[in-house]
Amino acid sequence: MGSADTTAVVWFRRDLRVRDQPTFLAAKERADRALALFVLDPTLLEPAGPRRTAFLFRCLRALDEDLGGKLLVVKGDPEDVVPRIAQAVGADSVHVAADFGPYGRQRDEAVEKALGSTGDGVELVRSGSPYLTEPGTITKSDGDPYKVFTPFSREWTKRIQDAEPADTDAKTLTWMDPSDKDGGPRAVKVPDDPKVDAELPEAGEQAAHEQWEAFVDEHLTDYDDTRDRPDKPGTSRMSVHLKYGTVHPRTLLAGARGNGKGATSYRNELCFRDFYGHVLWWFPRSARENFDPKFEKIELDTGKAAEQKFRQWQEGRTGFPAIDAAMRQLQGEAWMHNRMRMAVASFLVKDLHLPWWWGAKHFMELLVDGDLASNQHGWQWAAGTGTDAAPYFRVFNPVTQGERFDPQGDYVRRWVPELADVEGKKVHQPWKLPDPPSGYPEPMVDHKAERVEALNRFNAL
DNA sequence: CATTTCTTGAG
DNA sequence: TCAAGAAAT
Repeated sequence: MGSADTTAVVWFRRDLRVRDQPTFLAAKERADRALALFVLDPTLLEPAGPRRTAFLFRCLRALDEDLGGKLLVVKGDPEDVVPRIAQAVGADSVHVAADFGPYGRQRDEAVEKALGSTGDGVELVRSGSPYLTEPGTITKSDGDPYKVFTPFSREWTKRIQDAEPADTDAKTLTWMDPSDKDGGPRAVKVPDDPKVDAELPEAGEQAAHEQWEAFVDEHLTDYDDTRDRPDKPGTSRMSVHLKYGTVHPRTLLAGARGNGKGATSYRNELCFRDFYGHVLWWFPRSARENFDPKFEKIELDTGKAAEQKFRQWQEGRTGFPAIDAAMRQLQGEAWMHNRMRMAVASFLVKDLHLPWWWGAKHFMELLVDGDLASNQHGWQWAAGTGTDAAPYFRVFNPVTQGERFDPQGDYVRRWVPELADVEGKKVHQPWKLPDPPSGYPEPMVDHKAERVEALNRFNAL
C-alpha cells in the first residue's frame, strides 16, 4: 500500500463530471498516487424516482468502461467517506476537489467544515461548479442578489466573455484500482438498474458529445425558431447530460459562440440555468416554499376532489389534447418539451388551482433530467410566485398553446392514440368535431371560467 | 392591466 | 439613502 509521501486526489461529487474540470486536472498534477471517484446518492438532496437512479447507474457504467474497469464507486456522506478513502489509498495527504452546487451558502459551509475537520492532511480544493458562473457570485452593485432574469443576464453576459471551453482531453488519468484497498472503504459494484417504465436516453460522456454535435450541426442555427416546437426535434436534449455532469456547460458555450440568432438564443437558455442556480443558492427555501411569501395566503384547492383532478392531470386525461400529449410524453419518455412544461404547469396552477409543488414533485419523480434549481423555479415562474416581477397574471390558454406550437397536431397524435385518426389542427379541439372520437375525455374544466377564478384568487391577496 | 425590481443620479 | 423612470423573458 501507499508510502508516507503519497498524495491522492478524491473527487467529491454528486454526479460524474470529471474530465472537463480544470480544477480537477490541476489537482491531479499534484497527486502522485491515485484518483478516486465517489458518488453521493443524489436523492439525498433531490427527490428522484427509479428513472434517474437507473440513468445514474448507466452513467457510472459508461464511465467505468471508459476507464478500463477501474472506477471506484463509494457511497456515503463526505464526512464519513473522505477520511476512509485516505486510509484506503494509504496517502498521507488527500486533496478533495469539491463541487458545491446550487444548494446554498449554509450547505456549502457545512460541507466545507465537515471536510476540513477530517484533518490528517485532507485539503479542500474548491472546484468549479456545474454552472458557467459560480452560484452566489453575481450580485447587484450593492451586493444584493438579482431577483429578475434580464438584469442578471446582462451581468452574466459580461462575465462569460472569456470563459474557456471545457478541457475534455484528460483520458490519461490514473484511477485507483478497486482491488487496491486495505481496510478502507469498500468499492461498490454499480448495482443493477431498477425497473424503469420509460425509454431513457443514452447515458455517458460519449453519448452527450455525440448528441451535442448532432444538435449543433442540424438545429443550432434555427434554434430560435424551432426550440418552441414540441412536434420537431429542435432542442438540444442536453438537460440530462448537464444534470449528471457528463457534459459541462462550458462545452456548450464554446459550441454556441457568435452573434447568430440560434446561438444567442441558446446562450440565453444557459443563462436561465445559471440564474436559477443562483436563485436557489441565495434562497434555498424557494425549493419548497413560495419565493414570494405573500402567496402563502392564496386560495388553493385541496381534498379528495383536488386529488382526483391532480390524478387526471398526471395521467393525461384532462380532455385538452396538448396538455394530455405532454403528460403522456413525460410518462413514456421521462422527458417533456420545455414549451409544454410551461403549458402543463400553467394548467395545473391556473386552471386546476392546485399547489405548484404537487406538480413540481411529480416532475422531479418522472423527469430523467429533473434538477432541483431549474425545476422548482420553472414551476414558481409558471405559478407566478417566483422571480418574475410582472404583476399581471400570465395564464396560458391550453388550446391556443397547442395550436400555436403544434400547428399540424403531429405532437398530439404521437402521444394520444385516441386522437390518432383526427387530421390536422382540428385535433386540438376534438369536442368540436361532428363525431368526437370515443374514449377521449371531455375537457375537465371550462378554461375561460377557471382563468377568471385564478385572477380573482390572485387579486384577493 | 398595474406593481415590483433595478439603475441612475442627485442630495 | 432616496426618488424618478425604465423595464419586466
